[in-house]
Formats: sequence, C-alpha cells, structure tokens
Amino acid sequence: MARPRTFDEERALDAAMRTFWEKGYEATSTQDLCDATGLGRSSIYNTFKSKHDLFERALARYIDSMTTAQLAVMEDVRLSAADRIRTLFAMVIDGETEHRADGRGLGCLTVNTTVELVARDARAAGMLERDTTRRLAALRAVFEEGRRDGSITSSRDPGALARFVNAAIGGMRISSQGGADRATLESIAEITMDALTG
Amino acid sequence: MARPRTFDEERALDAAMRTFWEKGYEATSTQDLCDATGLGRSSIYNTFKSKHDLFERALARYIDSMTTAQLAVMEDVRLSAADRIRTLFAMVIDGETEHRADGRGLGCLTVNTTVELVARDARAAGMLERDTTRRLAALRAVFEEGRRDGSITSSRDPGALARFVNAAIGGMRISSQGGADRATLESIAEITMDALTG
DNA sequence: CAGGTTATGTATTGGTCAGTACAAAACTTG
DNA sequence: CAAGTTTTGTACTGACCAATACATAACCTG
Repeated sequence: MARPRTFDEERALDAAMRTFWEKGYEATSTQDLCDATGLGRSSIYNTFKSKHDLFERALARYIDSMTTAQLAVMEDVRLSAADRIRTLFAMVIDGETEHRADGRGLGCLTVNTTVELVARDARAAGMLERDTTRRLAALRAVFEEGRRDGSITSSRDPGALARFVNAAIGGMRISSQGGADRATLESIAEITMDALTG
Repeated sequence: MARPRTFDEERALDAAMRTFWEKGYEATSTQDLCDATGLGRSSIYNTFKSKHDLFERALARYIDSMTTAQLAVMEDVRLSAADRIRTLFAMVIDGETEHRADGRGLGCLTVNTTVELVARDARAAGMLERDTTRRLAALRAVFEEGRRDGSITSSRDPGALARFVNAAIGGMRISSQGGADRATLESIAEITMDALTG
C-alpha cells in the first residue's frame, strides 16, 4: 500500500542507543544519529518524532535488556544467593571490560543518564526510578533467600543490603570509567562480597 | 595604571564551578556562565580564555578543595583508621545531602566529569587521574595504619581496600543522585564498613 | 588633568543545533 | 498500469552556540 522502509527500526534504535551511551545525550547531535544509524534526517524524524523521543526509546531498550538479564540471574534458583550476587558482579565486570577501545569502560547508560539528565529530565528520571525500584526488589529477594540458604551471613536488613549492592555496582562502573582494569574491578567485587558473607 | 576589575575572580570561578556542577559541561552555555557569575561576555573571555579553560579552572578548584578536605581527615592522627573512613563517609554524605532543592543530591563534579567527559577530554581525564591517584595513596596509607592500630581487621591488601572505598564513595554519590536519602546513604556506609572491620 | 592601559558593553561573526517543508521516489493494491 | 500512500533526500528554518571586534568607559600614574 505504500513505500516500504529500507532499514530495520530495531537496528537503528540499537545504533542510536550506542551513540547516546558513548557520548551522552547533549553531546550527541542529530547528525551523529544519522551517521550512526545510516538513516537520513527525514527517516529519523519520521520514525522517532524527536531527538528526545529517540533517546527515551533507546534508554527504555537499554534498561529492558540490562534488567532482564540481571533479573534472570537474581532469580536463578540453581544458584545460592551469594552465587547470584557473584554472577551479577561478573556480568557487570564483563560488560565494563568488553567494549574497551581506549582502556576505559563505557560505563552504563543508566548511570550516565542519572548523572547527566536526572536533575533536568523528569521523564528520564521516572524511567530510571522505576528501574531502580525493580532491581532493588529483586536484590532484596535474593538477600531474603540468602538468609534462608545460609550463603549470606550478614545480619543487615535485606533491603539495606540491596541498596548497598546497587551502590557497589554503580561504584564499580564509575571506577571502570575512571580507568580501573578488570583485576581491580574483580577485587572490588570480592571485598564487596566480604560485607555480605563476613 | 589601568581600569580595575569590578568583580572578584575567585567568586566568579566559584559561581562557574557551581554551574558546571549542576548542569554539566555541555549543557552549560557561555550565557549561563555570564548569568551565574554576573559578568559580561567580554569579562569572561578576558579573564578566562575560553569555556573549556574556565571549566578546567573550575574543575581544578573543585578537586583541590574536595581532596584537601578529605586528605585532612585521612591524615588525622587523632582518629583510628576506621574512624577516619567513617568520618570520610560522613563528609561525603553531608555534601550530598546539603544542597538538595529537589530531594536529590548534586553528586560530585569529579564523578560527573568522569561520566561526561573522560572519554573525550584528555586534559580533564588527566586531572581526574592525578586526583584519583592521590586519593588512593592516602586511602592506602589509612589502611596500612588500620592494620597497625587494629581498627581495620580485613586481611585484604590495603591498596585493594583503598580502591574498594573509592568505588564505594562513587556508588554513594550515584545513589544520591538517583534519589537515595540520608538514611539510605548512611546504611550503605555502615555496610561498607562491615567489609573493612568484619 | 592628560596619557596609557585595562575592563567592559554592544554588536556581530561563522558555525552548528534541532526540527521542518516539500518534492521526488518507491512500493502496494485495485 | 494508475491511484494512493509512505519513505526518502535535499534544502531550508530560526535559534542558539562559542568566540571575537571594536568602541567606550574607568581607572592609575605621572
């Protein structure tokens, strides 16, 4: 009934997501998005109605893929609670050390967006807040399980432990962007585990 | 011998620093800097030769004031090593909960700059790297002292503990920007201490 | 109070920003 | 193959960007 698209919307979204991830929202121009996706301006504005809308979709995609993968680990009944947290840290470290061109981690679009936009962009802030709530709830359940299975010996409140681990992940990501190598990140993860199992 | 300035350079620098801190580098326009400092464009460009130069001076000022205050605590011989770390955390938490208009922390210009610029701005990256090195060295010394005075019972390497605490501070700052309140930050700090003293 | 010097205000630079207008192209369906 | 619909490329919009040119103002020294 009409001219069909010559590109895959999901692939374009993915390319846009990576660009925002690498450069941040403000530093990414619409031209950058055209270059990254291979689309013309018309196609971009026809498909995604504005730079901000495209960013929101990219962020939603990022959040969904990240949190889906992390929740799968946190709900993996084959692992003890402590091992779930260890696996979670390993995932974060793998993610941070994976795309390194210049020896630094890319960080995490969620953390980056928190720093760059949360004070000024209520919609982004809302998305991040909902995601944090979801991840904290899953972490809390892991620690409740850990109390039962005996793998988490800390007597701290499970909710507090959840926030602690969430903060630790953020700290590892910042450290990675600051230049920490894999061994350093692994060491940070181990010491973080000390707080849970010691 | 010539017309004198009608403004205080240090005050202007301070205002610029706060603006970069609140909005980030890219999102701060030269007009924003004029508004914040009360200076005209000419005065800004006459005093600081470019936006980027002004940013570097602002960042240097921030780093200097922050690290000076933190090193003073870390070298305070009246306190046990563990108490120095506790005091350090208290300073970070006070800083994060101090300027809250909207219930969120401003974060830390160092962390914010790491996220926003480190991948693209070699000069800023260098400044941050030197500062991190300095702070890690001080933290390491604290943990060596903690082994002697018995207040730090973890058997982990002092350098590793230093990087762990540095990451923990970053994580607390990200958590604060994400909306964590004072009680949450204090709880994170306590659990972090568990890893050092447990 | 005059000469030298620096600070300041105003106007402007060329460039890039996000976003749009519009016509040509490409496809499906009848 | 023609009508209808959507995509696409090109050119363009006004706004704002960092930075500068230049004239004027304000001050110190002699």
